[in-house]
Amino acid sequence: MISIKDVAKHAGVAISTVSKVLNQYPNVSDETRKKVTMAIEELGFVPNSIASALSSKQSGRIALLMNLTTQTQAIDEIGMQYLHGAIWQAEKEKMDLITVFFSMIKEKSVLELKTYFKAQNIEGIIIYGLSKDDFVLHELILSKSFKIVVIDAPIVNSATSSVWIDHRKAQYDIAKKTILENNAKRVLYISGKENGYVTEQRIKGMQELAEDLDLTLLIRDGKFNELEARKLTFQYGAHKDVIVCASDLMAIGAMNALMEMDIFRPVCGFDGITLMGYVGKQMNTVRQNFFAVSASAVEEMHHLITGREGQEIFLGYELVRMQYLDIIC
Amino acid sequence: MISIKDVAKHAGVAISTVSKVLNQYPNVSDETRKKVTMAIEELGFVPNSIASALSSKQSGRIALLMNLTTQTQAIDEIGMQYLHGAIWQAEKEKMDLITVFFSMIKEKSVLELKTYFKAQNIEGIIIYGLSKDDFVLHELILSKSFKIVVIDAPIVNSATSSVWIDHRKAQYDIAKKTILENNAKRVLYISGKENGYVTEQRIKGMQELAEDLDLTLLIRDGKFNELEARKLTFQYGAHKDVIVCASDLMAIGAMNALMEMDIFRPVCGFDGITLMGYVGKQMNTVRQNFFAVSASAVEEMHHLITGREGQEIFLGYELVRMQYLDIIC
DNA sequence: CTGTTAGCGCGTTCAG
DNA sequence: CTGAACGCGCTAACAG
Repeated sequence: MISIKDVAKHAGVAISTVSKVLNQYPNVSDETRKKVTMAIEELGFVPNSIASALSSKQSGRIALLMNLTTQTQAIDEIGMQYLHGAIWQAEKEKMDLITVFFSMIKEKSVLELKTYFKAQNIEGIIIYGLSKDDFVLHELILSKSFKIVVIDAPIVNSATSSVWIDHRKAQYDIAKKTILENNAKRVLYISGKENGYVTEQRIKGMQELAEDLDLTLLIRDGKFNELEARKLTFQYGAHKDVIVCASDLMAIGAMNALMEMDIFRPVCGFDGITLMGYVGKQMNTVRQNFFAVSASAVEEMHHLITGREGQEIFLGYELVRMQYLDIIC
Repeated sequence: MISIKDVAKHAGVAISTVSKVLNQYPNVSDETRKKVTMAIEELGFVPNSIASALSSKQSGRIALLMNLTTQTQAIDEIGMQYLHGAIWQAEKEKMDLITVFFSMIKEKSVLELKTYFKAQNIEGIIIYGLSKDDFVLHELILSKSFKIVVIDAPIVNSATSSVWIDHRKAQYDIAKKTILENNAKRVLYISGKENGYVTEQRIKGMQELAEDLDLTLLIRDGKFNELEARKLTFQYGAHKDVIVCASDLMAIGAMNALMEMDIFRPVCGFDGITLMGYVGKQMNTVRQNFFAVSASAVEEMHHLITGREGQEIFLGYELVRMQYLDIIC
């Protein structure tokens, strides 16, 4: 292996000088800089990130902590989108990203968790899929032992930022669109899990809308579960004009129930997963840009690590209508 | 930060002794081992993996290189399954796993690739989704600069292992099952991309079957593309008794085409993705255990790194019939 | 069985 | 602007 020492020798300068051009220090003459750059080229030198990390005490390593057990888990593209966006941005920021699943840390105490991350020299953690009853994680966040960016949860402190879309408004918008298109009055809202942060925001959006449009609103907990939504639809669907669901997967469950009941009711979802296009003839939904969300999270993490205070960040979304042929073509 | 030195002092032994108990060396007395363990507990010492890596020259870092642009890409759970299995096994083997997408290295030359991985102290690479025309990657494999495990491609050398299921036999089995169930004779086989390693294996399986059962076999390249399969079905479907597809997604494309043509033909797929259950009433397919495949790949990587020669590993599969309610319940 | 010592490759003072 | 020297936390011979 060829090291910084070899480069120094080859260029006829000191080791520290090479280190300086490597780390873009200002006080190096153009001439020496050029010499060093040449030597690096010629020798095909690649800086050893491990040595660098040890010496500088900065690993540049962050973890993407994903909860895929709840919600739609593995049958949609959401997780991959998050992952892709995070990796992409991490490479841009020259950070190292490792992926961790909730299932791997489920049984751990706060102390064990800290040890787990410390042992891996993790500086920051991005959390996706946090729910209110993940007590250990909440403790971890409050301890400020790591820089943390939470996706879809409103937690902010000096070491913690939050990244999400405005779920209240998004739910309001997509429901309003669907309701107005169908001239509906009696609404069944199948909500997400009650311990989820997004759930309460979305419910607020629905309540606001009900007031604004003078609707009859029935709210039932679908637990982000397709089967549950199916059952609720069998139970209440016939006496409602429209069914608004807090996730695409629940919308699919509702729609299949309606088909089996052989009645038509407009349904709308939330997320914009591809699966939606396969089962519905047409369905309104909110398309979130998951890639962009996690990319923003990584970017924010970078700021956190380099000293900025935590903050809340809102991103945009789109209202779309999904259908089969649009997807595969 | 508390280091090995502090532990040594606290336990009243030398630094190297601590290192020895940390790394499970045999020649340490039970008594000193106990003392050291106690000190570690009391101080809450966590070994610094970076320093360890620097000193031992073993990073224990491997990369999972995923190609999701071809095939079903982001709309199924395959990628997540692979990832999950790999992470799970990597943790077990105490290795560090980072995820890399093809899109991030697409434009790179072999030299740049080596630099890219070297700079990250990667010791081994697991490649998923390799096709025959990824020349740069093939060169990388042949160079033996890294330990490599290839999933679904038959490449083996002293630094390279291969992990896959027997695609020839699997294709044979699932097609045979479907054909016998429906008493079919004229078969349309919609194959995968011609430059894919699995494609030729599966085609072999079909040809063998055609001979064994005395079938009329028409093979057309569906490129693992849903739309393409749809087109081919419109073109040939009416004059065939059964349509065998090299992927679930193509099977879905075929099935939707049949529905639009308003004719019925049995269709079978390959992969066992959940989506399959949403669109078909019932469909035969081969369910691979992607989690197990990538876990095996990581395990094999561990062997490779610790000195074993490359080898070929075959895993099992299942023939299943998928349908909607089975999935959501 | 235990302790001493010399690096691993790099970042960072601090003289010059 | 440059270079010598020290240290990051740990591993691995080598003595004792």
